[in-house]
Amino acid sequence: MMRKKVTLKQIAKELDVSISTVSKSLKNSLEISEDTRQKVQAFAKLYNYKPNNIALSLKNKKTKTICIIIPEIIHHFFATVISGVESVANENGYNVLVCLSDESFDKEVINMEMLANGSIDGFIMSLSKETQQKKDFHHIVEVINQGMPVVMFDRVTNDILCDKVIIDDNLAAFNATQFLIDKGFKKIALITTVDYVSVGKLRTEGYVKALKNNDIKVDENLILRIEDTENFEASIENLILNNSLDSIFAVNELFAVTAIKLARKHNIKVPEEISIIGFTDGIISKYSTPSISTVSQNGIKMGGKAAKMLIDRLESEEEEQQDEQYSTEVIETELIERDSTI
Amino acid sequence: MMRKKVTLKQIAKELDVSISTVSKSLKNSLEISEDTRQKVQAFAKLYNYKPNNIALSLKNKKTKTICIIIPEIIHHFFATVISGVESVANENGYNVLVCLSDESFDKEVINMEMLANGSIDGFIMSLSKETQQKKDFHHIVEVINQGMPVVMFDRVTNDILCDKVIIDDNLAAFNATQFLIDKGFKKIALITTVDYVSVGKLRTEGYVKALKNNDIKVDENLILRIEDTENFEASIENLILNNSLDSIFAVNELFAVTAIKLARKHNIKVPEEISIIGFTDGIISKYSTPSISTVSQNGIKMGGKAAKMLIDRLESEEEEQQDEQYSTEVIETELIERDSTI
DNA sequence: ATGTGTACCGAAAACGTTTTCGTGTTGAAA
DNA sequence: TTTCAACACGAAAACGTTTTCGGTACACAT
Repeated sequence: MMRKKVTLKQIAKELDVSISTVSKSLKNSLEISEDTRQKVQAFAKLYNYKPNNIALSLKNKKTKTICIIIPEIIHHFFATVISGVESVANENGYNVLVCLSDESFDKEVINMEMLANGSIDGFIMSLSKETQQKKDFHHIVEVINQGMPVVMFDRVTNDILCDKVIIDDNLAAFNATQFLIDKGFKKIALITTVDYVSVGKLRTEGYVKALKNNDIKVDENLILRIEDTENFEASIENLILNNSLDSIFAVNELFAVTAIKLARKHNIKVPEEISIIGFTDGIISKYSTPSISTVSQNGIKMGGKAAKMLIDRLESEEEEQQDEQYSTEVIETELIERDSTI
Repeated sequence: MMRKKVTLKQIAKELDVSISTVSKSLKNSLEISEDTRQKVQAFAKLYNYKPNNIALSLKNKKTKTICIIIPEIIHHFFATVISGVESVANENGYNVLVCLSDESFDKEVINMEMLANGSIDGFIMSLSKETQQKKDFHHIVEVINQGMPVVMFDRVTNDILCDKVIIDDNLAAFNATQFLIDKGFKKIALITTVDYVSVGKLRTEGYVKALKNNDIKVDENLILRIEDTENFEASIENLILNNSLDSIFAVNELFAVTAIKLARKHNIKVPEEISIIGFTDGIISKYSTPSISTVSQNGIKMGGKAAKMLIDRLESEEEEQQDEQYSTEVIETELIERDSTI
C-alpha cells in the first residue's frame, strides 16, 4: 500500500475537472460550487494530498528555509545558538539548514555558494577562524549583493555591512577582570586566543582596559595567546608555574578547565590559592570540580534574536522597499559566580 | 551594484538565442557550435550564473537534502551525530536540515509532515521520549509508505521496519557492569532512566544480565529509575547514602557526574571509596574531576553510518527496484578507563 | 429578441530548469 | 539539379503550483 504523493493533476484527472478547479476548491475559493468543492476536498483528504513544497518555492521565489553556518557544532555554545534559531524559525514557519565550516574558509565559501542559488532565503553565520584570519569576505559580500539577507553573530566583522548579534565582549571581559581586581588580586593572568579571532581580541582588550583602569601594570608575560587548540597544555602549565599568579581569566571554557586541572596537578588549590574565571556558560563550567565562575553568553537568546532579525528582514522585503538600515543587537552577559573563585 | 540572480532566460534574451541553446552551451553539448558555446559561457561567467536549485529539484524530483530529527541538540551526543551526518552528507553533495523534536511527540509529527512534501529526500531520526512512551509511530509509517527512506539511530523501535544504526546497549552495559564486577565490587548500583526510553531499558537489562551471570543478587533498591531529568539529585543522594555502595553504573553522563558530585559532597572519595562508571563519552566525562570512566558511543561514526545508509538507499532507488531489505548496523562501543574507577 | 448579470469552470502563463524532437541551412555526393 | 548527411539551433513538454483572464450557460429584465 505504498502510495506515492498525489498531485493536483492526478486529482483533476480522477475527478474529471481542471487543475485550476482543484486548486481553487482546496483553497475554498468562492468561484467554485459547493458541490465541486466538497467533492474535491473529500478526495484530497482521502488521498492525503499535500501541496508540493518545491513547486511552491519555485513559484513564490522563497523557500521558507534559512541556513545557519557555524564553525563547529560540538561546541556547546554553537549548539545552543542553533537551538535558539530553530525555535524562532519554527514559530515562523521556517526550516533550518545547518552547515559546518569546520573553521575552514573553503568550506564556508563552498557552503554559501552552494546554497545561494535559491535553496534558502537567508543566512545566519559565525565566521570561521580561517576566514577571520584571511579577512576575505568576498563570498559574503556577493551573497548580500544578490539581495540575500545575512545576519552575523558572535564572530563578526566590521568589514561587512549587515545585521549582527553580538555580546559586548570587551565589556564582559572588562567586568570579569574587574571582578578579580575587586577581590584584591594583582597578578591576573589572561589565557586567550590569537588576535585574529575577533572575540578573543575584544576580550583581551577588555582585560587590558580593566587593568589599566586600576593602575595595574599590564605584564605581557601574563598574557598567553593560544593558537593551536589541540596542544596547549604545556604553555598553560608554564604560565601557572613560572609566575606566582593569584588569578586567571580564560576566554573560553576549555582554557579555564584546563587551567584548573593543571593547577590541581601541581597541588595549587582552586580557588584558595588561585581563582579562575572563564567565558561561556557551558556544560564544562557547570560540571567541573570546582564548578567554574564564568561570563554567561546566552546562546539561545543570541540565536533567537538572529533568527528574528533575519525573518523580519525577509518578510519586510515583500512590502516596502528594503531600507538598508542595518542594526547590531547586543545581548547582555552575566557574571555567574561559582566555586572556582573565592 | 546589487545584481539579482541571472537566469537562463535572461542570458538567452541578452544573447538573442534560445533558452535551450544556453542550457546546452553551459553543459558543453556538442550540438552547439564552438562559437556560440564560448559566447554563452563567457557571458554566464561574467554574470556569475548558477543554476537555480529549486528548479532543478522540481525537475529531478530530488532535493539533495536530508533531514535529521533529534530530541535535543544541546546534548553532546546528538551534536556529534549531526557532525557525522553533515560530513558524510556533504561529501555526497547533500545538505542537512536539522529539526528538533524537543522530546515532544507533536513536534516530531509536525516536522515530519511538514517536510514529507518534497522538501527533502529522506529522514534520519532518533525518537523523542514522548514518542517512545506513546508507541505511536504512524507518522513514520506514513512517510515510509510514501516511498521516502528513513534511517533511525540510537533511540529506535522494533515496530518500524527501516534501516537502523545502533550500539549494542545491552552488551555495552553488560560489559561495563562486568568491568565493575571484575574489580571485585558487589554492591553495584544502577542509575537509569524509565523503561520506555529504549536505550535506558536495554542498558538496564545488560546490567541485570551481568549481575545474574555472576550470581549476584539483583537488588531493586540499588536500581534507580529517573523520570524527571530536572530534579533528580535528591534521589541519587538517597541512593548513595542509604546503601553502602561500592560502585555505580550510570546510563548517561549527567547521572554519573551528579553521582560523583553528591558522593564528594558527603566526603565519599571517588574512586577510592566508590567507583563510578558512565555512558557516552562526552565533554562532561572528559573534564569532570575526577574524569569519568565511561562507555564510549561514537556519535560521529553513528551519524556518518546513518547518512551513508540513507544516501545509498536514495541513490540505489534510481537503478534497481528497491529491494526492501532493511539492515541494522551496530556500532561498536569501547570502555574508556579514566579516574572515576579504581 | 436583446441585453445584463451571475455562477461556475478551464486555459494558459509563470517560476527555472533539462531534454526530446523537429527544422532549417549548408555542403557534398550522386 | 537533386538528395542526403551533418550541423546548429529552437519549440515545447515536463516537474507542481497559483492566479489571471476568459468563456459558457443560464436566469432575468427590457
